[in-house]
Amino acid sequence: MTGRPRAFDFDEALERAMRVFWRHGYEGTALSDLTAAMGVNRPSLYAAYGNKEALFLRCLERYHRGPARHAREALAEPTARAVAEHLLRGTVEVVTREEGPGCLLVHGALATGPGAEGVRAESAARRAAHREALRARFEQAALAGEFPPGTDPGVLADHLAALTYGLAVQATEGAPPDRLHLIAAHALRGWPH
Amino acid sequence: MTGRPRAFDFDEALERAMRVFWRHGYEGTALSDLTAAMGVNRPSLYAAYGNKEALFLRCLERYHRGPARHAREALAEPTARAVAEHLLRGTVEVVTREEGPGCLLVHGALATGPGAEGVRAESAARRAAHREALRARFEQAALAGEFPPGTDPGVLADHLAALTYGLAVQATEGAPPDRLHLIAAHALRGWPH
DNA sequence: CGATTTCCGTACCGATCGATATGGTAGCGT
DNA sequence: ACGCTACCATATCGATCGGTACGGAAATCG
Repeated sequence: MTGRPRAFDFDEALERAMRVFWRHGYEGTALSDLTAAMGVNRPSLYAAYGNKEALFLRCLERYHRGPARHAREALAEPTARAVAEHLLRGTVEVVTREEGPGCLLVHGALATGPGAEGVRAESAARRAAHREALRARFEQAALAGEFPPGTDPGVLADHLAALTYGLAVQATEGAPPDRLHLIAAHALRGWPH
Repeated sequence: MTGRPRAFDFDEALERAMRVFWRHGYEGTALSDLTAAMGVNRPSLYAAYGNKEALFLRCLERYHRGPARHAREALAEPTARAVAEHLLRGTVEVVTREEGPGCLLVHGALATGPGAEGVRAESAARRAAHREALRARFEQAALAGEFPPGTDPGVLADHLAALTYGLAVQATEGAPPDRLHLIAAHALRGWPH
């Protein structure tokens, strides 16, 4: 029943796997890269996490609750403008980390071959889910009268999300945080009021 | 000296290769996918284009002069505002094509494994070069007094570029053109004046 | 027509891909 | 101390990766 316990830390190994995917994307990461970074042998990896795809999906979930936490927390800000500020500022912080520039949700599996349709679709679905949450939050703000008449909360959410994706793309090229912060600040200057 | 001529059209085969890369990215595309789509045998492909990496770089060049032509042409517009309009409108058109949603320059090689560093770097360099051209154009517009004082043309260019990248990302998820056009229109509403 | 040059098609190369079979053993419960 | 269980390590699986060697055929030249 209760045999030998595993010799590695499940969560810590998952964290390391996430960083490898974060750097090189799903298809750019080989299993040997993962085992080397995680300090886990191949059969142990399969026993603990399933397979490469399942491991990536677990990493997405971990990313969601870890580095991308700001995206959820931003929704709790009192005003739509504060939501946008929080989201943009947090995004810049995350995508310019030295360990892995960019956003796992954006470039982890943006365009893939036929063998990675699943992870691509799941990544896209998570991005869409966040945009939807953002839209709902702005819908609420619209009811509270925070926007001038004629403002579409859905468009606002899509626009803001597009901006965060663009920040992530530029971060992968090594754009420094202050430059991305300037973009974010400039975008906020055009916020509806 | 002059032997048997090749049995396929060089440019047309290149066009087809570009579309495959466009859909699946560099690492998501196998050589067998390319030969199948191009109607060219493997040795002929190597004889004509070099190798996979060289073929991709040729596709980038073709993309630059074909589908992404609007990005250059936009710079010729008389005002900065018209440049932005042209660029955004053209971007939406290109990234929502049915044959291959998204932008080859963005998701062709955004995050890669160690075997694709070259194509990743070249893609990033091309994006950066376009941003630089955009910055220079806005610099010129600033001298012409098109912006209110305190406006940084470089930030403006980065902001606009980030938006186009974000449009490309959302397009890969199947966002319809009209939705992206709404984002673009909304962004233009915040243009400095 | 013959000679030469280049291309096409098959078949194959070593390397690496993701995923496993197998045996030895460390650890827990009794 | 013993037996059972589950983990670790090596070695390997078939498939596919990008890239080529080689022989036969097609087209242009003299």
